[in-house]
Amino acid sequence: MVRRSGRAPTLATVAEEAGVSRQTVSNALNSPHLLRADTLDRVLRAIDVLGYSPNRAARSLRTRSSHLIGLRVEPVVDGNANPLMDRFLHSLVESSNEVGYHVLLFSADGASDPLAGYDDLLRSTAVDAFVVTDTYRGNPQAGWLEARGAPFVAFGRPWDEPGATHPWVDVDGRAGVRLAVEHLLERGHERIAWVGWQKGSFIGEDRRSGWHETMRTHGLPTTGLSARGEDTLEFGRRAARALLEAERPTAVVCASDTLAMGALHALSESGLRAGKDVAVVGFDDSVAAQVAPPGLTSVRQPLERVAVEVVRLLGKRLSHRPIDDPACLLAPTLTVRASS
Amino acid sequence: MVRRSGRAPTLATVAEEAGVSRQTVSNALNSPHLLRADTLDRVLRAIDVLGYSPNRAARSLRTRSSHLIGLRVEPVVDGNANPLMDRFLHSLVESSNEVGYHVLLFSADGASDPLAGYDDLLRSTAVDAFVVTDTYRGNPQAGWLEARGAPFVAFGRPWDEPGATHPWVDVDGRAGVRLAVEHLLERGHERIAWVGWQKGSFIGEDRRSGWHETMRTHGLPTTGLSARGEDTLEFGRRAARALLEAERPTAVVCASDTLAMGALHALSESGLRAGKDVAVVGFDDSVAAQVAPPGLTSVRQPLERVAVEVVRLLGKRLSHRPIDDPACLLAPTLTVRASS
DNA sequence: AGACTGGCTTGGAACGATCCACACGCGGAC
DNA sequence: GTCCGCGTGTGGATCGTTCCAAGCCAGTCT
Repeated sequence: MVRRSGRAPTLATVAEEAGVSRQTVSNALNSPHLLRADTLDRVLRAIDVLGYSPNRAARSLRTRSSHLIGLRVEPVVDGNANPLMDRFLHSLVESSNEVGYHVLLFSADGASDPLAGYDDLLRSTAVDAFVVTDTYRGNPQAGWLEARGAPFVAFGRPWDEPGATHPWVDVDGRAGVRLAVEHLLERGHERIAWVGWQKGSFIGEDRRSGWHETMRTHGLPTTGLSARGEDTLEFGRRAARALLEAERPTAVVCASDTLAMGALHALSESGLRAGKDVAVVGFDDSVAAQVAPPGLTSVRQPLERVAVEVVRLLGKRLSHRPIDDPACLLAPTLTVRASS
Repeated sequence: MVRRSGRAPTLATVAEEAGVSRQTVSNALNSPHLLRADTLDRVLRAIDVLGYSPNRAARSLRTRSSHLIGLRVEPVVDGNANPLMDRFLHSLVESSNEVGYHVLLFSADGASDPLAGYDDLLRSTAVDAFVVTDTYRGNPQAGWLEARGAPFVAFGRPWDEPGATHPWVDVDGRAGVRLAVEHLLERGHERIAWVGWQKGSFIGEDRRSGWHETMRTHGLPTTGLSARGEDTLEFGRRAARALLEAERPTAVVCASDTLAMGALHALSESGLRAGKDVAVVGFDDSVAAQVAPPGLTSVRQPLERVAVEVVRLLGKRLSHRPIDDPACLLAPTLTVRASS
């Protein structure tokens, strides 16, 4: 691989080097089966000698496709990273690279407008498709993109729009909590409490239903054993303490690791040992769950698989292949640690 | 803003709508000062009416610049996210969007080759510049890119190549630890131990020197008070326990939050209360530091500012403006919590 | 032998923007 | 009245790729 002149080699350079026409070189790259073996070989060698790579802008311009997938990163909330999104993003980048796509990140610069960025990238044909990640808070992205005919796949169910027909991938939170509750049942727990989020959060209600249903299926009580509030350490602590004093549960299942960490605080304040006196299970398998003493059992979302499925659906959508089942619900797993 | 036909409007469409030539429209966008006020106004109105955005591929092709910044995401280690990188990435996306750039992510698909991806994106003129984030492990990216004349800015010092002249931004780990130690000194601690990484890690030695220097400056002992090992919870726990038994330090400063969490484990196993009996300080201000009981004091890297500086340097580099000082070392802050 | 087929290759046009050189109109100076 | 200069606006060429229609050649069938 050697560079000749100051300027990067083009199709024409390669064609000259190989003694063929430009189109032949193009075919060697895009439809190699059209070439005779020896010609193909000669062209590939020339490509290698010159160190040629097709110019993406030119290709984009002609084919009207950038091989770029747009993903909007949401504003950081109070200085904290979103480790979930990070795991997802990594896997998304890898999966899409494998099929020849790259991920383009953009931000909601304009602040107020929830469509900020999408429109511009779409009109300037900068990306071929989007991955939409925040479908739950009543965001109009999905509907807007769909109306506009823009290809996209959502990570997250269209909770408030049951009529939506776009492809999506999501994690079955209910199944995850069921897993957690069944794990506790196996360990002999019967008084299992729930600490979750306020009503109105679709995801929160979904997770809670996993607890509620499983308890009822096993004929166990739920009344008085449920607390709801905001997703903070402090609420988790207060809720867990109140539950412990009033209802004496032997286990607490939480809608998030944050709440679960709060519950751990509450336990240690009451002189109770997590995992020995009272079991605690969280949700998301965050780093905190791994390193906080004594180690928090937690529901782990299969974000790597989510990304793979997202890319699979995107591929189908972009190649206009039929999408057999646009909905894909993945089951989480349970990572058991000392807290249960 | 209305769309007319099935196809997206082009410069020519806008020109026709406004009754001017294509170049005039182009000037309206790129050099508005060349137009008479009324003409400019007419063109802008036509742009708005048609909902026109310049085609990025065409612009890219002509100007030989994509307005894209490449960033390679490193493989995920044992299923964990890298929250630091996530914070940095968010801020990088925002900062670069503000100056009209987008971030393109790619992965090291080929695995072994440390230059995988860089070369391809560069040759295909897919990105204008790179942000390199892993300069410490003796990675050849920086040198290779520099030799190749490719614009890039590094997040991280060229530790092992003092002769490097490329622009970089980094966080002053030593100053961060100094901050931590001085904070402990103020609280009256004198026997302050260090739990860090093995020799050979530049970053590790840098952070450690912050402890060592500050202790010596204040005439305090360091012998026997330093432990080194791998960056795991378990090592942190073992090291802290050994130190506590042998040397009775009243405070422990750690090279990472992971180690610090291990130290917290060790304390609770020995029946000691973090922050009351023994103070613990971590590094990185991870989510774990915030939520783990009782709350871990930690050194916080100013990743948001790092990103801003990276973009600033990139901007200079790409506009061929002189870079007055290619090196930028930022000071961390200390987030104080109950563990100290 | 001539027509026809199929595999491979060819030059020209197109994608949509920017760069370049020139044309135009207008006012002021000689 | 002519010429120049300045501020604006114009058509044509260009970036590097892919699409298109047609060309070429060898081999086969009639």
